[in-house]
Amino acid sequence: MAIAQEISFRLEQLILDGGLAPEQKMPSERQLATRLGVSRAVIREALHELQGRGVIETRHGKGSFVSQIVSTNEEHTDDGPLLHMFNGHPRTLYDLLEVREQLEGQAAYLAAKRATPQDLHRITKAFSKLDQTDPLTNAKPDHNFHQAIVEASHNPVLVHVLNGLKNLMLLTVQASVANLNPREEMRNKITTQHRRLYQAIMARKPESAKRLATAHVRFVNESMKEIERQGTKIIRVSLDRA
Amino acid sequence: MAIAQEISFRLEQLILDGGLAPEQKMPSERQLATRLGVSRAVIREALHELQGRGVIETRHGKGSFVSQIVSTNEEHTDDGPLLHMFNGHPRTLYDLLEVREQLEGQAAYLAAKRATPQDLHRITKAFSKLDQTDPLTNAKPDHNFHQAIVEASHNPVLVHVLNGLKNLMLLTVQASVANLNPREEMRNKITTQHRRLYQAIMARKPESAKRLATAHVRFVNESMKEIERQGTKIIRVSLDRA
DNA sequence: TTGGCAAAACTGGTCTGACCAGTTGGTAAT
DNA sequence: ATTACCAACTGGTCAGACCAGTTTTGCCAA
Repeated sequence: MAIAQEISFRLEQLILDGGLAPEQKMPSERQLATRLGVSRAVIREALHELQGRGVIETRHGKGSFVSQIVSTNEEHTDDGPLLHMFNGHPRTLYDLLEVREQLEGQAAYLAAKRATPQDLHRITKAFSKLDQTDPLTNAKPDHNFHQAIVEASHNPVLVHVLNGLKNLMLLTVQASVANLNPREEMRNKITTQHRRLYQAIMARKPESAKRLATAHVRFVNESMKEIERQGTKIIRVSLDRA
Repeated sequence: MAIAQEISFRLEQLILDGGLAPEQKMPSERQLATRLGVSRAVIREALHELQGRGVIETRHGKGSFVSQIVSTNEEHTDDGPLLHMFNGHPRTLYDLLEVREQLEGQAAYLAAKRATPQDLHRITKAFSKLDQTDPLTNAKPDHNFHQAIVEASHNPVLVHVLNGLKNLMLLTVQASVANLNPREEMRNKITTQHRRLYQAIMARKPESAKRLATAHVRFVNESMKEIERQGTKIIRVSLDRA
């Protein structure tokens, strides 16, 4: 294959895998040419391909920048109608948990298979912070742990989908943490599930990871239902994000 | 604006306006450079942009050719980042199929469990139209069938997620139809899979439906990979929504 | 010391002309 | 007629120069 094309793919992969964040400046053409050991012309051709694909934007005198649109961009705070549904429609919570069961299983599977050392490090970091915070008010660590796994799946579609559900996810995670964590036996089970999932991914056991992740979400799902059946009112969490 | 970009747009416009037909050979780089009064380097950069957009393909020693399937582009019903990624990045197709495997399995499971008589009627209608059209050019019936099942799941989150991926889905369905349908044995297998899935849902067998739907998507996935491995070029589909 | 301005040192954009590497077709030798 | 080869296409890569915006640097003046 032509060098320019190879380079364009390598660079795009880098960007998609998070090596380069959106709006971040790319190395200059001359630097890339030197580092990759090719002429500047080839670099320019590769960059034009990326430009054609909408991956980067180039500005005269300034440099090339990763397009805002591409990849795991933050500000997609648009879950649209779904956020509304959640309030007053507890079933949405179970609907989401059903979907999460599938997606997180797949994410864990792929993460165990494809995670880079950096990914594993991020996951470890997120895992270590799981129990160091007041569980009642803060669902972020929990969510971060799951998010780290998703990103390690290296499946942009999966990342995109779950990112689109981010706010809704935060709510359900918050809901589950708020309802489940105060019950010691529940909390212990969940901690164990997290640990096992973590170990499975570190040990690179895709099937185990998938099974554990799926089981974990299902456990949360059924626990919530169980609590609700017992008449205990589900603690409602609403959108108060900072 | 940079000359290379201008030229790339002018050439694309030419192609879209019918000035150059698909599979037609474009003038050589040196000719273009002379005629347009610019250096060959600029022409090459412009051509690489078109390559990035999937408008042309370039073959060493032969020339550049207008891609088989070029869009008489309508508007961009933009799904944001992902659509862009697809062009020129076959991996996205497999990424999406991985996700679909999970989601459609779940959708089928829930559909078999929860579908109302009206749902079943809609599914039946969509199913009956599966083979009544030219499969090479129209992927809509296929997509409609899957969509009907998803809607019958009565899980708003699931519907929402898959709806967000609608355009991207259409592309992959189109890609799979275009690549797999011409092969008779493939077409038969897929028809059989569709029929069994349909029957499982009608018979209200959730587990079977899930298994069949998952297997179906996985089959498509692996078939595409197999075709690609054999060196047959995957037919690239770009956005040509009616 | 501080402001402001100009030059230097970046960035990408274009040009030139050379040479390498596949492809094709015609021609000369068999 | 067939085969082998070579010349003339095609795109792919390279080197170095210069132009055109942008940012940094640093000096000089207030």
